[in-house]
This record gives sequence, C-alpha cells and structure tokens, in this order.
Amino acid sequence: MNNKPKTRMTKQRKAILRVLKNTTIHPTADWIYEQVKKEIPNISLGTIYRNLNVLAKNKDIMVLDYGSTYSRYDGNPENHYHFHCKKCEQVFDLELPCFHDLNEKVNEDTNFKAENHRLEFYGFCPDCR
Amino acid sequence: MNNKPKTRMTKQRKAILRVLKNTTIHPTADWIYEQVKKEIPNISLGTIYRNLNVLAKNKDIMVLDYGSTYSRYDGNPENHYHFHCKKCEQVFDLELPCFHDLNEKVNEDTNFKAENHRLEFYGFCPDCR
DNA sequence: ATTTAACTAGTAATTATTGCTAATAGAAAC
DNA sequence: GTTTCTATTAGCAATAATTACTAGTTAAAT
Repeated sequence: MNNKPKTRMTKQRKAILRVLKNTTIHPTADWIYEQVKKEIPNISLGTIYRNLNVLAKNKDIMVLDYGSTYSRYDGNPENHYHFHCKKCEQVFDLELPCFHDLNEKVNEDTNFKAENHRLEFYGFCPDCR
Repeated sequence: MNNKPKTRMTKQRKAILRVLKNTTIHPTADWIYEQVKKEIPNISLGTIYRNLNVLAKNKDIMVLDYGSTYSRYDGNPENHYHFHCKKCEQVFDLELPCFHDLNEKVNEDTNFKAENHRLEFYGFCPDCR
C-alpha cells in the first residue's frame, strides 16, 4: 500500500514557492501573502499558511521559528546558518560551510544520537556594526 | 543619573524563580503557572508572563522560543546547548562546553560581528534511540 | 471526458501572549 | 515603626499569529 498523500501543484502553491525562492529576506507569512496577492488577488491568508506547512513538510522550504512571535520562511531547504542583527533586526544567510562535526561531537561525548542541528548567530551586521 | 529600573523581589517573582530553578524540564509558562498556583492560588497568568520577561531581561533565566507555538523557560541563564528528542519531544540540557570559537569563526570569515549564538540539536535521546 | 479527493476562499475559532486599571505591597527614607 | 513612593499585582479585556471549518472548485489519474 501507498499512503503518501498526493500533493498537487496548484497555481497558489506554485506562486507561493516562487515568491519564496526569489527573495533572501526570510519573509513572514504576511509578507508572502502581500506579494502573492499581486498575482492572485483573492488568495486567502489561510492558503498561504497551509501551503507553507505543506512545503515545509515536503522539505521544499525551511521554517525559521526562532525567538519571535511569528515565523519566517526560507526558500533554501538546505541546512545553513543565519545571522540575526540586534540593531536592524534583519536575518541574513551566512556563507559558511555546515559544521557536520558538531553532530559527531555530541554523538561521541554523550549518549544522545544527534541527526541534525540548528545554529543561529546574534550580533551586528556589516552595516550596523 | 541612574535610570536602571529598581526591580523588587516580590513573593510572586521569588516563587516563579524558585519553581524554574528546581526543574530541568524547560517548562512552559502554563506549567509554571500551575506549579506556583499551589503556593499562591490567586496568582494570575499575566503575572507569570510579566515576571518571566523581567527575569529574562535581568539574565536570571533564559527563554527558549525555538520551533514551537509557545515558549519554554530555562532556569539556567548560562549559554548551554539543548537536545530535542524527535520521539518523546523532551528538551534536554547537553553537558557540553560552549563552543566559543564558533563566534570567532564567523568574525574571521565574514563581515558580521557575532556576539553570541544558539545551538540546538535534534535526534533521539538515550531512552528513545 | 469523467471522476475523485486534494485543495481553495472566506470566515470563524483558537491560543499564547500582552495591555489596561484600580488596588496592593516592597523597600527606601524618615 | 511609620510614611511615602512607585513597581508590581489580580482580573479581565484585547491582540496577533495561526489553525479549523465548510461548501464549492480544480488538478490530475483513469
């Protein structure tokens, strides 16, 4: 038997994915909503949320739900690190290779079995430092 | 001039801090509310939130607002890493020294000025692996 | 072309958290 | 100890992000 849900690529889902893939600002659901509305004026905010959840589950995008009352979304599903500026409050992608040895260190030094990790840096961006 | 707000150690604040210092389960505001109510039955949930925010601002505790619709709180204000079990969904403290060189690596390799970082591991705990 | 279930728009509901206000109570000064 | 001052509280209303619901729609398999 095959229980995997058949996800359809609707025009709404396609538009949401395209908007998210074409920005680096790690937008909120509401920002995405405003952008997609330019193309599909009567799209509903619920549709944005539902599709972001589906896309995240399918590993097409990444949810950044760190340290805030709302989530931000990232069109790059590969693990990478972020930098949060304490002044301008923007979130930047860091051009650093992933430290895979962090997982290994945990697995060597503890009884936990680490499969992945999330690392976020806080400080000042080049413009604000 | 001295503008720092004079924080008072009220019995509510003291109780909240004690409850949080005496657990390792990284509880939610609501869990703390239920515990403190045993001692101060008419305490209000707003008081819990306000004090958790004050205590966090004073660096007496730490807020863990990662990947969830609600925040968890940690009575240990020193930077340390957490492990999220994918099965039992508990959050554990890791007995690992802090990797200070991660900040330095960012500062050497990029134009960002990293002051601190947060690192969370995901996988399976000793009981669930 | 027909069929079917995944999906949508619109709206109501939920949930964690914050805001408001009159009353209370730490703690500093007397 | 008493007074004074203002941070804090209880109780409740308000927010804001997100999810749930439902009747109608549509992608895509047959």
